This record gives sequence, structure tokens and C-alpha cells, in this order.
Amino acid sequence: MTGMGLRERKKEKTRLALVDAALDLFLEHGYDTTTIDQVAGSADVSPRTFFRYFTSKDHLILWFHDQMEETMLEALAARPAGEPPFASMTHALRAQLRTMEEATPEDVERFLKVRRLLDATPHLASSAYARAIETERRLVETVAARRGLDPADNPLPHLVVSFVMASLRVGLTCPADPADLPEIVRRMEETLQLVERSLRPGWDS
Amino acid sequence: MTGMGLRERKKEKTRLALVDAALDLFLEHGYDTTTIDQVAGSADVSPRTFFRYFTSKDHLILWFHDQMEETMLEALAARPAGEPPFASMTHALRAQLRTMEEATPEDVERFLKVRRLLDATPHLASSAYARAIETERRLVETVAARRGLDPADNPLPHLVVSFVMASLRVGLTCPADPADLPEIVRRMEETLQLVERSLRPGWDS
DNA sequence: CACAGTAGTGGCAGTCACTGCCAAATGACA
DNA sequence: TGTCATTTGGCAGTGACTGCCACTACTGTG
Repeated sequence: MTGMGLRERKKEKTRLALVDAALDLFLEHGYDTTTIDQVAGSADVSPRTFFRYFTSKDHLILWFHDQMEETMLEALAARPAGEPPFASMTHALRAQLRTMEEATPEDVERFLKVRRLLDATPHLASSAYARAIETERRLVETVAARRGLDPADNPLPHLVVSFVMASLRVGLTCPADPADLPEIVRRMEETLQLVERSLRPGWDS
Repeated sequence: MTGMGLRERKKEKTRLALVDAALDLFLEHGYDTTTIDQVAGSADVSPRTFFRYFTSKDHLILWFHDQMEETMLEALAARPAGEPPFASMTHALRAQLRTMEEATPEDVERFLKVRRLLDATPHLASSAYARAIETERRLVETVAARRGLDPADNPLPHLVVSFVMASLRVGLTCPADPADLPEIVRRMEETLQLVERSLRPGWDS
């Protein structure tokens, strides 16, 4: 937060104010019945400004997915070129798990609020999943490119990504009422290990 | 179509008129720039009536997913109780593949139009994926119930469904420019077999 | 410290998806 | 044919989202 100019610090502050205001309002009064005007009002900006920070009401909730996508794509790119694709993907997911473990208390709280909100709002959960699939699509592109494969003709990169991301998806919804974030991360790690055990060695070649 | 009363036949006709009008308009002028008013006008009904047939603009495109979900859930329920869950799920998917092979030429044409539309409209593809995930959720419930497991605590049903549905997802997007529907079905079957080969025997127990 | 230049903000008017409500029309059935 | 249930159309309203323009506030330079 320090090191940037005043302008950028202000922007970041407004972004967080919007997110926090929205999360609290959504959780208290429901997502559908809360209007953008109320969120903007509660964060002391005009409704018009809201849409300069988030492309839609949904997008406000999906910033977590934006960050996750970035982390995993970077982690994937950093893996050695010759590594089998499934191993690279598991490393990418574990990089995300580590990022979650290292998150600030504020971000952890926001994450848990988002999770509660997704549980309470089916339409939002749909959006979140759709966003996750978009991430998978980009991961498939990257995995395929690393092996010089054409994802439009070869199902393998799709399966590699799908298998690994299944553990993330499970972990995101499966412990019905998680005590805390470490519990969620632990569940994801467990599921990932189950996936690894379930596959034949060398299946991804 | 025969055997129902005039009223129901008329309703079915209107439904198809709306779907066909919408698909053609969307493909020609783009999904976003086509309004409900235009679709309704082209199908000779009032805009208000449109929303008595479809809950949203998106839903118009997702009737295929509704039918698919029904087919797979029924097929799953019809499997013998003691069968290992992964085997049951592969049978459920293959039931859907057979249904697709037996579709009428009109429905095949609609399906291919939907596919082209999804390719051209990222936002619609997202909706379709979200809808597919909803189907997966119901499949997970069913798979878990058949084994007396609690899906909120056990990742296995999630993985079973996820692994099988991966082949469907791949087949739905993967052959970049499929000649026809049999080509798509064939690709799904191939991918499903690849999934089956990739897993250790007895992993799902 | 003043002075452009640029980026962020607010307000306004407009489009469009979607809904509730009531009145008119139309198939169903005795 | 007359009555009932269902479907339809029109209308007014809400709320998400956008383009536009003027205004304000930070930024880097002399």
C-alpha cells in the first residue's frame, strides 16, 4: 500500500470500501434485494463510479477468482518445461493453496464472507463457477502450449486441468460448514492427494 | 405432438417458434444486440409472453441442458444399486450420448446452432457452464445418496461426477469445428474411454 | 510554487432485461 | 351453447448497466 502514489492508494481504498460494503449489505439483506445504489451509497461513491471499479454486480464477488487465476497461471508458467503436465498442474494448485494460507486476516475474512454469500445465493454460485471454468480454459491453453499440443483437437490438456481443478471445486463447496480457511485448504490438499492416488502413473503422456 | 390437446400443441409450437426465431436472430445479429422484443416479434408473440416460456434470455439457450440433466438423472436412477459409482456415471453419460444420436434432424440442427452461438458469445458460454455445474451438483447428490454417503463431507461422489463430466465438457467444446453431431458424440465417447483408462481399477471405493 | 495535463468522479438521460397486475381472448368440457 | 380454467397482451415500474460531458483532484514539470 505504501510506495504507490496518493491516487492509487485512494483507488485501492475505494475498491475495498465497495467490496466490504457490498459483502456486509448482501449478507444482511440478501444479494438480490440490495441495489447498486445502496452499495455505492454505503461506500460513499456515486453509483456511476461503482461500474468503473467492477464491470457488474456479480464481478464484485469474483475478484477472488481473478486473483486465483493470476496465481495459478504464473505458477504454471514457472514450472520446468519438461515436467509432465499433471505434475505441473498440481504444483500450480498448491501454489494457490499456499497463497491462501498467507493471506492477510482481512482477506481471509472477505473470502469466508464470499463463501457464505455463494452458499446463500444460487445465482451467484453459478457465476462463480462460470468464472472458474473460464480460468480452466486459460489453464488448458497454457498446459497445451507447454507441450506443443492443440487444445482444440487433443482432450489430454482438458483432462489434466479438469482432474486437478476438481479438487479445488470440491474444497470450495464440500466442507459444508468449515471452521476456518485452513480447514478449507486442508480439505483441498486431501482431495488433491486422493486424485493423485486415483490416477495411473504416467497416464498423462 | 399428436395426442395432446390443441392447447398444448399450440404451446409447444410457440416454444419452438421462440427458440428458432431467437437462434436465427442471435446468430445473424449477435446475442447482445438482439432484444427480447425482436425475438418475440419474430415469433409473433408479445414480449410479456416470452417470459412465460423462458425465465430469462439465457434460459432460451439452455433448454438443451435441461433435457440432458433429466436424461442423465433418470439413467443414473435406473442403474443397479450395488454398482460402483463411477461405472454408474459412465452409463448415465452414455445414455445421454445415445439420446443425442437418436435426436430428430430439427433438434440436431438446433443443437449445432446453440453450439455455434456459445462459441461466439462468451457470456452465454458462461451461463451454459453454470447450468452444467448445477447438473453436476444434482448428479453428486444422487451418486452420494445411492451409496449412503454425505456429499458435504465426502469428496468421492464429487470426483466421480467430475471425472465423467469432464469428457462431456471436453466433447462439447473440443472439436473446434465439428462436421456434425455424430462427430461430437464420437469425440465424447473417445474421451470417456481415455478417462476410464487413466484411472486405477477400484479407485472409487 | 504555479501551471498545464491527465486520471478519476458525479450526474443525467437512456436502453433493456425482467416482474406484477389486470383485462381480454381462447381452448376445454359439461 | 355457456361456463370455467388457462393463456395472452398491454402497461407501468424496478434496477442493472452505458455513453456522455462537465468538474474535481492528483501528478509531474519548470
